[in-house]
Amino acid sequence: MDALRKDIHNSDVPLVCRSCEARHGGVCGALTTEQLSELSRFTSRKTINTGAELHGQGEPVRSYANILRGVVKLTKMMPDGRQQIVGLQFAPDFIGRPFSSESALSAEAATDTEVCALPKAALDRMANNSPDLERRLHNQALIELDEARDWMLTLGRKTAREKVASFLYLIATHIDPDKAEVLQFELPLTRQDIGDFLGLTIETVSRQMTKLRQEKIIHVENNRNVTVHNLATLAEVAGVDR
Amino acid sequence: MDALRKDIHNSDVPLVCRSCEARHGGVCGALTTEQLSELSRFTSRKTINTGAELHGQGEPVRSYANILRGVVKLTKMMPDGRQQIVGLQFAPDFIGRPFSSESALSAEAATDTEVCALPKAALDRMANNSPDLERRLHNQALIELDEARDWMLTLGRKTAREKVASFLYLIATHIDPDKAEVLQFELPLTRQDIGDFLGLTIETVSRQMTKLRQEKIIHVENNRNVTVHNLATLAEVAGVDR
DNA sequence: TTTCCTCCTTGATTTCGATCAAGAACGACG
DNA sequence: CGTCGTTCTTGATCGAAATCAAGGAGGAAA
Repeated sequence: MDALRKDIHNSDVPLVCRSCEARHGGVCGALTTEQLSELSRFTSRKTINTGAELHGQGEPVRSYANILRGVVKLTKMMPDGRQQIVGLQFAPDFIGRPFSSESALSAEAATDTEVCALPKAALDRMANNSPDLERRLHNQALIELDEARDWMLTLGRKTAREKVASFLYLIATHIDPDKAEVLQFELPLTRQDIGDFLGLTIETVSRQMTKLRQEKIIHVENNRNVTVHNLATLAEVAGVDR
Repeated sequence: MDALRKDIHNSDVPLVCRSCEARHGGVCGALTTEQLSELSRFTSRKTINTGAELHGQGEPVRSYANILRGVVKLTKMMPDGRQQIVGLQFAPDFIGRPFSSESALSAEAATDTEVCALPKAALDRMANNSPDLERRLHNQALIELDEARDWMLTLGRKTAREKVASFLYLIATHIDPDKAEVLQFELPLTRQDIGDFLGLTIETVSRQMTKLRQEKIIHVENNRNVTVHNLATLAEVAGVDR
Protein backbone atom coordinates (compact mmCIF):
# COMPACT_ATOMS: atom_id res chain seq x y z
CA MET A 1 0.00 0.00 0.00
CA ASP A 2 2.80 2.36 0.91
CA ALA A 3 4.62 1.14 -2.12
CA LEU A 4 1.73 2.30 -4.24
CA ARG A 5 1.67 5.62 -2.47
CA LYS A 6 5.32 6.16 -3.36
CA ASP A 7 4.46 5.17 -6.88
CA ILE A 8 2.30 8.20 -7.24
CA HIS A 9 4.29 10.63 -5.21
CA ASN A 10 7.78 9.92 -6.36
CA SER A 11 6.83 9.25 -9.92
CA ASP A 12 9.71 10.15 -12.19
CA VAL A 13 7.50 12.01 -14.63
CA PRO A 14 9.15 15.42 -14.64
CA LEU A 15 6.21 17.47 -15.80
CA VAL A 16 3.80 19.25 -13.53
CA CYS A 17 1.22 21.86 -14.31
CA ARG A 18 2.71 25.31 -14.42
CA SER A 19 0.66 26.86 -11.67
CA CYS A 20 1.82 24.22 -9.28
CA GLU A 21 5.48 24.45 -10.18
CA ALA A 22 8.08 21.81 -9.86
CA ARG A 23 7.77 19.95 -6.63
CA HIS A 24 4.58 17.98 -6.39
CA GLY A 25 3.60 14.86 -8.24
CA GLY A 26 -0.15 15.00 -7.78
CA VAL A 27 -2.19 13.79 -10.70
CA CYS A 28 -0.64 16.16 -13.20
CA GLY A 29 2.35 13.91 -13.68
CA ALA A 30 0.23 11.75 -15.93
CA LEU A 31 -0.45 14.44 -18.48
CA THR A 32 1.27 15.08 -21.78
CA THR A 33 2.98 18.37 -22.52
CA GLU A 34 0.05 19.59 -24.57
CA GLN A 35 -2.47 18.58 -21.93
CA LEU A 36 -0.46 20.37 -19.29
CA SER A 37 -0.21 23.56 -21.22
CA GLU A 38 -3.92 23.39 -21.94
CA LEU A 39 -4.72 22.67 -18.32
CA SER A 40 -2.45 25.35 -16.91
CA ARG A 41 -4.53 27.98 -18.67
CA PHE A 42 -7.28 27.10 -16.17
CA THR A 43 -5.41 26.21 -13.01
CA SER A 44 -4.90 28.67 -10.23
CA ARG A 45 -2.84 28.66 -7.12
CA LYS A 46 -4.78 29.44 -3.98
CA THR A 47 -3.98 30.05 -0.35
CA ILE A 48 -6.52 28.86 2.17
CA ASN A 49 -6.32 29.98 5.77
CA THR A 50 -6.79 27.61 8.68
CA GLY A 51 -10.46 26.88 9.17
CA ALA A 52 -11.57 28.01 5.71
CA GLU A 53 -13.62 25.59 3.63
CA LEU A 54 -12.63 24.37 0.20
CA HIS A 55 -16.23 23.29 -0.14
CA GLY A 56 -19.13 22.45 2.12
CA GLN A 57 -21.05 19.22 2.70
CA GLY A 58 -23.76 18.87 0.06
CA GLU A 59 -22.52 21.73 -2.08
CA PRO A 60 -21.88 21.15 -5.78
CA VAL A 61 -18.20 20.74 -6.56
CA ARG A 62 -16.70 23.09 -9.06
CA SER A 63 -13.08 22.12 -8.93
CA TYR A 64 -10.46 19.62 -7.97
CA ALA A 65 -7.30 20.56 -6.15
CA ASN A 66 -3.77 19.37 -5.58
CA ILE A 67 -2.45 20.16 -2.13
CA LEU A 68 0.91 21.91 -2.34
CA ARG A 69 1.36 22.64 1.35
CA GLY A 70 -0.67 22.11 4.49
CA VAL A 71 -3.26 19.61 5.71
CA VAL A 72 -6.90 19.36 4.66
CA LYS A 73 -9.52 17.57 6.72
CA LEU A 74 -12.54 15.87 5.15
CA THR A 75 -15.49 15.99 7.53
CA LYS A 76 -19.04 14.74 7.81
CA MET A 77 -21.54 16.38 10.11
CA MET A 78 -24.83 15.09 11.51
CA PRO A 79 -27.85 17.39 11.68
CA ASP A 80 -27.32 17.84 15.43
CA GLY A 81 -23.72 18.98 15.02
CA ARG A 82 -21.83 15.81 15.81
CA GLN A 83 -18.88 15.70 13.52
CA GLN A 84 -16.48 13.08 12.21
CA ILE A 85 -13.30 13.65 10.27
CA VAL A 86 -13.31 10.91 7.62
CA GLY A 87 -9.98 11.68 6.01
CA LEU A 88 -6.86 13.79 6.26
CA GLN A 89 -5.08 14.86 3.10
CA PHE A 90 -1.47 15.90 2.96
CA ALA A 91 0.67 17.36 0.17
CA PRO A 92 0.74 16.28 -2.59
CA ASP A 93 -2.64 14.56 -2.35
CA PHE A 94 -5.44 15.15 -4.79
CA ILE A 95 -8.81 16.40 -3.54
CA GLY A 96 -11.99 15.66 -5.38
CA ARG A 97 -14.59 13.07 -6.27
CA PRO A 98 -14.59 12.05 -9.94
CA PHE A 99 -17.94 11.13 -11.54
CA SER A 100 -19.96 13.14 -9.06
CA SER A 101 -20.62 16.83 -8.90
CA GLU A 102 -21.98 16.71 -5.38
CA SER A 103 -19.92 15.88 -2.36
CA ALA A 104 -21.27 14.21 0.75
CA LEU A 105 -18.53 15.76 2.81
CA SER A 106 -16.89 19.09 3.45
CA ALA A 107 -13.21 19.84 2.95
CA GLU A 108 -11.62 22.33 5.31
CA ALA A 109 -8.07 23.57 5.74
CA ALA A 110 -6.72 22.21 9.03
CA THR A 111 -3.63 24.39 8.68
CA ASP A 112 -2.77 27.27 6.38
CA THR A 113 -2.83 25.53 3.06
CA GLU A 114 -1.81 26.15 -0.50
CA VAL A 115 -3.51 24.30 -3.32
CA CYS A 116 -3.50 24.22 -7.07
CA ALA A 117 -7.13 24.34 -8.15
CA LEU A 118 -8.21 22.57 -11.36
CA PRO A 119 -11.61 23.21 -12.90
CA LYS A 120 -13.52 19.93 -12.65
CA ALA A 121 -14.79 19.96 -16.21
CA ALA A 122 -11.33 20.41 -17.68
CA LEU A 123 -9.76 17.56 -15.74
CA ASP A 124 -12.75 15.27 -16.35
CA ARG A 125 -12.40 15.88 -20.07
CA MET A 126 -8.73 15.01 -19.93
CA ALA A 127 -9.32 11.89 -17.86
CA ASN A 128 -11.58 10.67 -20.66
CA ASN A 129 -8.70 10.92 -23.09
CA SER A 130 -5.83 9.89 -20.90
CA PRO A 131 -5.88 6.36 -19.52
CA ASP A 132 -2.76 7.18 -17.55
CA LEU A 133 -4.51 10.06 -15.80
CA GLU A 134 -7.58 7.98 -15.08
CA ARG A 135 -5.31 5.29 -13.72
CA ARG A 136 -3.77 7.76 -11.29
CA LEU A 137 -7.13 8.95 -10.07
CA HIS A 138 -8.24 5.36 -9.70
CA ASN A 139 -5.13 4.55 -7.73
CA GLN A 140 -5.61 7.52 -5.43
CA ALA A 141 -9.18 6.39 -4.76
CA LEU A 142 -7.98 2.90 -3.86
CA ILE A 143 -5.33 4.28 -1.51
CA GLU A 144 -7.93 6.44 0.21
CA LEU A 145 -10.21 3.41 0.47
CA ASP A 146 -7.44 1.40 2.15
CA GLU A 147 -6.82 4.26 4.55
CA ALA A 148 -10.51 4.67 5.34
CA ARG A 149 -10.81 0.97 6.14
CA ASP A 150 -7.72 1.04 8.32
CA TRP A 151 -9.29 3.89 10.22
CA MET A 152 -12.58 2.01 10.62
CA LEU A 153 -10.70 -0.57 12.67
CA THR A 154 -9.30 2.26 14.81
CA LEU A 155 -12.73 3.84 15.30
CA GLY A 156 -14.60 0.65 15.98
CA ARG A 157 -12.25 -1.44 18.03
CA LYS A 158 -9.45 0.55 19.65
CA THR A 159 -9.30 2.13 23.10
CA ALA A 160 -8.83 5.87 23.61
CA ARG A 161 -5.15 5.31 24.34
CA GLU A 162 -4.67 3.27 21.18
CA LYS A 163 -6.62 5.81 19.15
CA VAL A 164 -4.45 8.74 20.25
CA ALA A 165 -1.29 6.73 19.61
CA SER A 166 -2.66 5.73 16.19
CA PHE A 167 -3.26 9.38 15.37
CA LEU A 168 0.26 10.42 16.37
CA TYR A 169 1.67 7.52 14.38
CA LEU A 170 -0.37 8.56 11.35
CA ILE A 171 0.93 12.11 11.52
CA ALA A 172 4.53 10.95 12.01
CA THR A 173 4.28 8.87 8.86
CA HIS A 174 2.38 11.37 6.69
CA ILE A 175 3.28 14.92 7.62
CA ASP A 176 6.42 15.20 5.51
CA PRO A 177 5.98 14.00 1.94
CA ASP A 178 9.75 13.62 1.55
CA LYS A 179 10.22 11.24 4.43
CA ALA A 180 8.55 7.94 5.17
CA GLU A 181 8.41 8.81 8.87
CA VAL A 182 9.52 11.62 11.09
CA LEU A 183 10.07 11.90 14.85
CA GLN A 184 9.32 15.57 15.39
CA PHE A 185 6.43 17.53 13.97
CA GLU A 186 3.90 20.23 14.60
CA LEU A 187 0.40 18.88 15.15
CA PRO A 188 -1.74 20.01 12.23
CA LEU A 189 -4.95 19.58 14.25
CA THR A 190 -6.42 21.08 17.39
CA ARG A 191 -7.54 18.82 20.24
CA GLN A 192 -11.10 19.28 18.99
CA ASP A 193 -10.10 18.11 15.51
CA ILE A 194 -8.18 15.17 16.92
CA GLY A 195 -11.29 14.24 18.91
CA ASP A 196 -13.42 14.52 15.76
CA PHE A 197 -10.98 12.29 13.92
CA LEU A 198 -10.84 9.67 16.69
CA GLY A 199 -14.45 9.71 17.84
CA LEU A 200 -13.44 11.08 21.26
CA THR A 201 -13.99 14.25 23.30
CA ILE A 202 -11.25 16.84 23.68
CA GLU A 203 -10.92 15.98 27.37
CA THR A 204 -10.20 12.34 26.63
CA VAL A 205 -7.68 13.27 23.95
CA SER A 206 -5.99 15.64 26.38
CA ARG A 207 -5.83 13.06 29.15
CA GLN A 208 -4.35 10.39 26.89
CA MET A 209 -1.77 12.83 25.55
CA THR A 210 -0.83 13.67 29.14
CA LYS A 211 -0.42 9.98 29.94
CA LEU A 212 1.77 9.34 26.90
CA ARG A 213 3.82 12.35 27.97
CA GLN A 214 4.19 11.06 31.53
CA GLU A 215 5.28 7.69 30.20
CA LYS A 216 7.96 9.44 28.11
CA ILE A 217 6.57 7.99 24.91
CA ILE A 218 6.17 11.49 23.51
CA HIS A 219 7.35 14.97 24.40
CA VAL A 220 5.07 17.96 23.80
CA GLU A 221 5.96 21.63 23.65
CA ASN A 222 3.45 24.48 23.46
CA ASN A 223 0.64 21.96 22.93
CA ARG A 224 1.63 21.64 19.31
CA ASN A 225 5.19 20.47 18.86
CA VAL A 226 5.46 16.77 19.37
CA THR A 227 8.58 14.66 19.61
CA VAL A 228 8.21 10.90 19.37
CA HIS A 229 11.05 9.18 21.16
CA ASN A 230 10.62 5.81 19.55
CA LEU A 231 8.27 5.22 16.68
CA ALA A 232 8.21 1.45 17.22
CA THR A 233 6.99 1.96 20.78
CA LEU A 234 4.29 4.33 19.57
CA ALA A 235 3.23 1.81 16.93
CA GLU A 236 3.00 -0.84 19.59
CA VAL A 237 0.80 1.31 21.80
CA ALA A 238 -1.32 2.08 18.73
CA GLY A 239 -1.80 -1.61 17.99
CA VAL A 240 -0.41 -1.11 14.49
CA ASP A 241 1.72 -3.73 12.77
CA ARG A 242 4.36 -1.77 10.91
CA MET B 1 -24.30 8.56 -4.62
CA ASP B 2 -27.10 6.07 -4.90
CA ALA B 3 -27.70 7.38 -8.39
CA LEU B 4 -24.20 6.28 -9.28
CA ARG B 5 -24.82 2.91 -7.74
CA LYS B 6 -27.84 2.43 -9.99
CA ASP B 7 -25.71 3.56 -12.88
CA ILE B 8 -23.52 0.53 -12.52
CA HIS B 9 -26.09 -2.02 -11.53
CA ASN B 10 -28.88 -1.23 -13.91
CA SER B 11 -26.62 -0.49 -16.82
CA ASP B 12 -28.34 -1.36 -20.07
CA VAL B 13 -25.31 -3.17 -21.41
CA PRO B 14 -26.76 -6.61 -22.18
CA LEU B 15 -23.56 -8.61 -22.13
CA VAL B 16 -22.21 -10.48 -19.17
CA CYS B 17 -19.59 -13.14 -18.94
CA ARG B 18 -20.96 -16.57 -19.71
CA SER B 19 -20.15 -18.22 -16.41
CA CYS B 20 -22.17 -15.59 -14.62
CA GLU B 21 -25.19 -15.77 -16.90
CA ALA B 22 -27.72 -13.13 -17.54
CA ARG B 23 -28.65 -11.38 -14.38
CA HIS B 24 -25.82 -9.40 -12.85
CA GLY B 25 -24.19 -6.25 -14.10
CA GLY B 26 -20.91 -6.44 -12.23
CA VAL B 27 -17.90 -5.19 -14.10
CA CYS B 28 -18.32 -7.51 -17.05
CA GLY B 29 -20.90 -5.26 -18.62
CA ALA B 30 -18.08 -3.06 -19.81
CA LEU B 31 -16.47 -5.70 -21.94
CA THR B 32 -16.77 -6.28 -25.66
CA THR B 33 -18.02 -9.55 -27.06
CA GLU B 34 -14.51 -10.74 -27.84
CA GLN B 35 -13.22 -9.78 -24.42
CA LEU B 36 -16.09 -11.63 -22.82
CA SER B 37 -15.54 -14.78 -24.77
CA GLU B 38 -11.85 -14.60 -23.97
CA LEU B 39 -12.56 -13.99 -20.31
CA SER B 40 -15.16 -16.68 -19.98
CA ARG B 41 -12.55 -19.26 -20.80
CA PHE B 42 -11.03 -18.45 -17.41
CA THR B 43 -14.00 -17.61 -15.23
CA SER B 44 -15.57 -20.11 -12.94
CA ARG B 45 -18.68 -20.15 -10.89
CA LYS B 46 -18.15 -20.99 -7.26
CA THR B 47 -20.31 -21.68 -4.26
CA ILE B 48 -18.96 -20.55 -0.91
CA ASN B 49 -20.56 -21.75 2.29
CA THR B 50 -21.29 -19.45 5.19
CA GLY B 51 -18.12 -18.73 7.10
CA ALA B 52 -15.72 -19.81 4.36
CA GLU B 53 -13.02 -17.38 3.30
CA LEU B 54 -12.59 -16.07 -0.22
CA HIS B 55 -9.16 -15.00 0.92
CA GLY B 56 -7.40 -14.19 4.17
CA GLN B 57 -5.85 -11.01 5.52
CA GLY B 58 -2.32 -10.63 4.18
CA GLU B 59 -2.63 -13.44 1.67
CA PRO B 60 -1.74 -12.79 -1.95
CA VAL B 61 -4.81 -12.31 -4.14
CA ARG B 62 -5.20 -14.64 -7.07
CA SER B 63 -8.56 -13.62 -8.37
CA TYR B 64 -11.37 -11.12 -8.48
CA ALA B 65 -14.99 -12.08 -8.07
CA ASN B 66 -18.46 -10.90 -8.93
CA ILE B 67 -21.03 -11.73 -6.30
CA LEU B 68 -24.03 -13.47 -7.85
CA ARG B 69 -25.89 -14.26 -4.65
CA GLY B 70 -25.28 -13.78 -0.95
CA VAL B 71 -23.38 -11.35 1.24
CA VAL B 72 -19.64 -11.11 1.72
CA LYS B 73 -18.02 -9.37 4.69
CA LEU B 74 -14.64 -7.68 4.47
CA THR B 75 -12.88 -7.83 7.81
CA LYS B 76 -9.74 -6.63 9.50
CA MET B 77 -8.35 -8.29 12.57
CA MET B 78 -5.88 -7.06 15.17
CA PRO B 79 -3.17 -9.38 16.48
CA ASP B 80 -5.13 -9.90 19.72
CA GLY B 81 -8.28 -11.00 17.89
CA ARG B 82 -10.35 -7.83 17.94
CA GLN B 83 -12.16 -7.67 14.65
CA GLN B 84 -13.84 -5.01 12.57
CA ILE B 85 -15.98 -5.53 9.50
CA VAL B 86 -14.93 -2.75 7.13
CA GLY B 87 -17.36 -3.46 4.33
CA LEU B 88 -20.32 -5.56 3.27
CA GLN B 89 -20.70 -6.55 -0.36
CA PHE B 90 -23.96 -7.59 -1.93
CA ALA B 91 -24.82 -8.96 -5.35
CA PRO B 92 -23.79 -7.82 -7.90
CA ASP B 93 -20.77 -6.13 -6.30
CA PHE B 94 -17.25 -6.70 -7.45
CA ILE B 95 -14.64 -8.00 -4.99
CA GLY B 96 -10.99 -7.22 -5.42
CA ARG B 97 -8.26 -4.65 -5.15
CA PRO B 98 -6.82 -3.57 -8.50
CA PHE B 99 -3.12 -2.62 -8.61
CA SER B 100 -2.22 -4.67 -5.59
CA SER B 101 -1.67 -8.37 -5.25
CA GLU B 102 -1.81 -8.34 -1.48
CA SER B 103 -4.89 -7.55 0.50
CA ALA B 104 -4.90 -5.95 3.93
CA LEU B 105 -8.22 -7.52 4.70
CA SER B 106 -9.97 -10.84 4.56
CA ALA B 107 -13.15 -11.59 2.65
CA GLU B 108 -15.54 -14.13 4.12
CA ALA B 109 -18.97 -15.35 3.09
CA ALA B 110 -21.52 -14.05 5.60
CA THR B 111 -24.22 -16.19 4.01
CA ASP B 112 -24.08 -19.01 1.50
CA THR B 113 -22.73 -17.23 -1.49
CA GLU B 114 -22.25 -17.75 -5.18
CA VAL B 115 -19.57 -15.88 -7.05
CA CYS B 116 -18.11 -15.70 -10.50
CA ALA B 117 -14.35 -15.81 -10.05
CA LEU B 118 -12.11 -14.01 -12.55
CA PRO B 119 -8.36 -14.63 -12.63
CA LYS B 120 -6.72 -11.39 -11.58
CA ALA B 121 -4.13 -11.34 -14.33
CA ALA B 122 -6.74 -11.74 -17.06
CA LEU B 123 -8.94 -8.92 -15.84
CA ASP B 124 -5.96 -6.64 -15.17
CA ARG B 125 -4.81 -7.18 -18.74
CA MET B 126 -8.26 -6.29 -20.04
CA ALA B 127 -8.51 -3.22 -17.85
CA ASN B 128 -5.34 -1.96 -19.51
CA ASN B 129 -7.03 -2.15 -22.89
CA SER B 130 -10.55 -1.14 -21.96
CA PRO B 131 -11.04 2.37 -20.61
CA ASP B 132 -14.69 1.53 -20.04
CA LEU B 133 -13.77 -1.40 -17.80
CA GLU B 134 -11.23 0.66 -15.88
CA ARG B 135 -13.87 3.33 -15.49
CA ARG B 136 -16.23 0.84 -13.91
CA LEU B 137 -13.63 -0.41 -11.49
CA HIS B 138 -12.77 3.17 -10.64
CA ASN B 139 -16.40 3.98 -10.04
CA GLN B 140 -16.85 0.95 -7.80
CA ALA B 141 -13.84 2.04 -5.74
CA LEU B 142 -15.32 5.51 -5.33
CA ILE B 143 -18.67 4.11 -4.24
CA GLU B 144 -16.96 1.89 -1.68
CA LEU B 145 -14.99 4.90 -0.49
CA ASP B 146 -18.20 6.89 0.01
CA GLU B 147 -19.71 3.99 1.91
CA ALA B 148 -16.62 3.54 4.07
CA ARG B 149 -16.68 7.22 5.00
CA ASP B 150 -20.39 7.11 5.79
CA TRP B 151 -19.67 4.23 8.10
CA MET B 152 -16.81 6.09 9.79
CA LEU B 153 -19.37 8.63 10.98
CA THR B 154 -21.48 5.78 12.33
CA LEU B 155 -18.52 4.17 14.11
CA GLY B 156 -17.08 7.36 15.52
CA ARG B 157 -20.09 9.40 16.54
CA LYS B 158 -23.28 7.37 16.87
CA THR B 159 -24.77 5.72 19.96
CA ALA B 160 -25.37 1.97 20.17
CA ARG B 161 -29.05 2.57 19.41
CA GLU B 162 -28.26 4.66 16.34
CA LYS B 163 -25.66 2.16 15.20
CA VAL B 164 -28.07 -0.78 15.29
CA ALA B 165 -30.73 1.25 13.49
CA SER B 166 -28.13 2.30 10.91
CA PHE B 167 -27.25 -1.32 10.31
CA LEU B 168 -30.86 -2.37 9.83
CA TYR B 169 -31.38 0.57 7.51
CA LEU B 170 -28.32 -0.40 5.50
CA ILE B 171 -29.57 -3.96 5.06
CA ALA B 172 -33.06 -2.78 4.13
CA THR B 173 -31.59 -0.63 1.36
CA HIS B 174 -28.99 -3.11 0.07
CA ILE B 175 -30.16 -6.68 0.48
CA ASP B 176 -32.23 -6.89 -2.67
CA PRO B 177 -30.44 -5.62 -5.78
CA ASP B 178 -33.74 -5.22 -7.59
CA LYS B 179 -35.32 -2.89 -5.08
CA ALA B 180 -34.07 0.37 -3.66
CA GLU B 181 -35.42 -0.57 -0.26
CA VAL B 182 -37.27 -3.43 1.30
CA LEU B 183 -39.27 -3.78 4.53
CA GLN B 184 -38.77 -7.46 5.23
CA PHE B 185 -35.55 -9.38 5.03
CA GLU B 186 -33.46 -12.12 6.56
CA LEU B 187 -30.47 -10.80 8.48
CA PRO B 188 -27.35 -11.90 6.62
CA LEU B 189 -25.21 -11.50 9.75
CA THR B 190 -25.10 -13.08 13.19
CA ARG B 191 -25.17 -10.87 16.28
CA GLN B 192 -21.42 -11.32 16.54
CA ASP B 193 -20.97 -10.08 12.97
CA ILE B 194 -23.29 -7.15 13.58
CA GLY B 195 -21.23 -6.27 16.63
CA ASP B 196 -18.03 -6.50 14.60
CA PHE B 197 -19.55 -4.22 11.97
CA LEU B 198 -20.78 -1.66 14.50
CA GLY B 199 -17.93 -1.74 16.99
CA LEU B 200 -20.18 -3.17 19.72
CA THR B 201 -20.47 -6.37 21.75
CA ILE B 202 -23.12 -8.97 20.96
CA GLU B 203 -24.88 -8.19 24.24
CA THR B 204 -25.27 -4.54 23.34
CA VAL B 205 -26.53 -5.41 19.87
CA SER B 206 -29.03 -7.82 21.38
CA ARG B 207 -30.29 -5.29 23.94
CA GLN B 208 -30.75 -2.57 21.32
CA MET B 209 -32.59 -4.98 19.03
CA THR B 210 -34.86 -5.90 21.93
CA LYS B 211 -35.58 -2.22 22.58
CA LEU B 212 -36.40 -1.51 18.94
CA ARG B 213 -38.68 -4.53 19.03
CA GLN B 214 -40.43 -3.34 22.20
CA GLU B 215 -40.94 0.08 20.62
CA LYS B 216 -42.57 -1.60 17.60
CA ILE B 217 -40.03 -0.10 15.24
CA ILE B 218 -39.10 -3.57 14.03
CA HIS B 219 -40.53 -7.05 14.31
CA VAL B 220 -38.20 -10.05 14.59
CA GLU B 221 -38.95 -13.70 14.03
CA ASN B 222 -36.56 -16.57 14.78
CA ASN B 223 -33.78 -14.05 15.48
CA ARG B 224 -33.28 -13.67 11.75
CA ASN B 225 -36.35 -12.45 9.96
CA VAL B 226 -36.81 -8.76 10.40
CA THR B 227 -39.77 -6.63 9.44
CA VAL B 228 -39.36 -2.88 9.43
CA HIS B 229 -42.68 -1.20 10.01
CA ASN B 230 -41.66 2.23 8.77
CA LEU B 231 -38.36 2.85 7.06
CA ALA B 232 -38.54 6.60 7.68
CA THR B 233 -38.82 6.02 11.42
CA LEU B 234 -35.86 3.67 11.30
CA ALA B 235 -33.85 6.23 9.35
CA GLU B 236 -34.68 8.84 11.95
CA VAL B 237 -33.54 6.60 14.80
CA ALA B 238 -30.38 5.91 12.80
CA GLY B 239 -29.68 9.63 12.37
CA VAL B 240 -29.58 9.19 8.60
CA ASP B 241 -30.87 11.87 6.25
CA ARG B 242 -32.60 9.96 3.46
C1' DT C 1 -35.97 -39.00 23.32
C1' DT C 2 -31.63 -37.03 25.23
C1' DT C 3 -27.42 -34.74 24.66
C1' DC C 4 -24.70 -31.50 22.72
C1' DC C 5 -23.71 -27.24 20.52
C1' DT C 6 -24.28 -22.77 18.81
C1' DC C 7 -26.54 -18.54 19.02
C1' DC C 8 -29.14 -15.35 21.44
C1' DT C 9 -31.17 -12.91 25.49
C1' DT C 10 -31.29 -11.04 30.01
C1' DG C 11 -29.52 -9.51 34.53
C1' DA C 12 -25.79 -7.74 37.70
C1' DT C 13 -21.77 -5.27 38.01
C1' DT C 14 -17.80 -2.76 36.42
C1' DT C 15 -15.31 0.39 33.71
C1' DC C 16 -13.99 3.59 30.31
C1' DG C 17 -14.93 7.59 28.33
C1' DA C 18 -18.47 11.47 28.47
C1' DT C 19 -20.08 15.22 30.85
C1' DC C 20 -19.87 18.93 34.07
C1' DA C 21 -17.00 22.33 36.12
C1' DA C 22 -13.04 25.09 37.10
C1' DG C 23 -8.94 27.07 36.15
C1' DA C 24 -4.33 27.61 33.56
C1' DA C 25 -1.72 29.15 29.50
C1' DC C 26 -1.33 31.95 25.71
C1' DG C 27 -2.11 35.49 22.32
C1' DA C 28 -4.62 39.55 20.55
C1' DC C 29 -5.94 43.98 21.36
C1' DG C 30 -7.30 48.18 23.74
C1' DC D 1 -0.38 46.92 31.59
C1' DG D 2 -5.00 44.45 32.08
C1' DT D 3 -8.89 42.25 29.77
C1' DC D 4 -10.77 39.46 26.80
C1' DG D 5 -11.25 35.07 24.03
C1' DT D 6 -9.59 30.77 22.80
C1' DT D 7 -7.50 26.40 23.65
C1' DC D 8 -5.92 23.08 26.66
C1' DT D 9 -5.61 20.63 31.12
C1' DT D 10 -7.23 18.62 35.28
C1' DG D 11 -10.61 17.00 38.69
C1' DA D 12 -15.24 15.16 40.10
C1' DT D 13 -19.11 12.76 38.77
C1' DC D 14 -22.13 10.34 35.68
C1' DG D 15 -23.70 7.12 32.42
C1' DA D 16 -23.53 4.08 28.33
C1' DA D 17 -21.59 0.16 26.92
C1' DA D 18 -18.42 -3.65 28.32
C1' DT D 19 -17.82 -7.44 31.05
C1' DC D 20 -19.20 -11.25 33.83
C1' DA D 21 -22.60 -14.69 34.52
C1' DA D 22 -26.57 -17.51 33.81
C1' DG D 23 -29.99 -19.50 31.28
C1' DG D 24 -33.21 -20.18 27.10
C1' DA D 25 -34.20 -21.59 22.23
C1' DG D 26 -33.37 -24.16 18.39
C1' DG D 27 -30.94 -27.54 15.47
C1' DA D 28 -28.11 -31.70 14.68
C1' DA D 29 -26.88 -36.21 15.78
C1' DA D 30 -26.87 -40.28 18.65
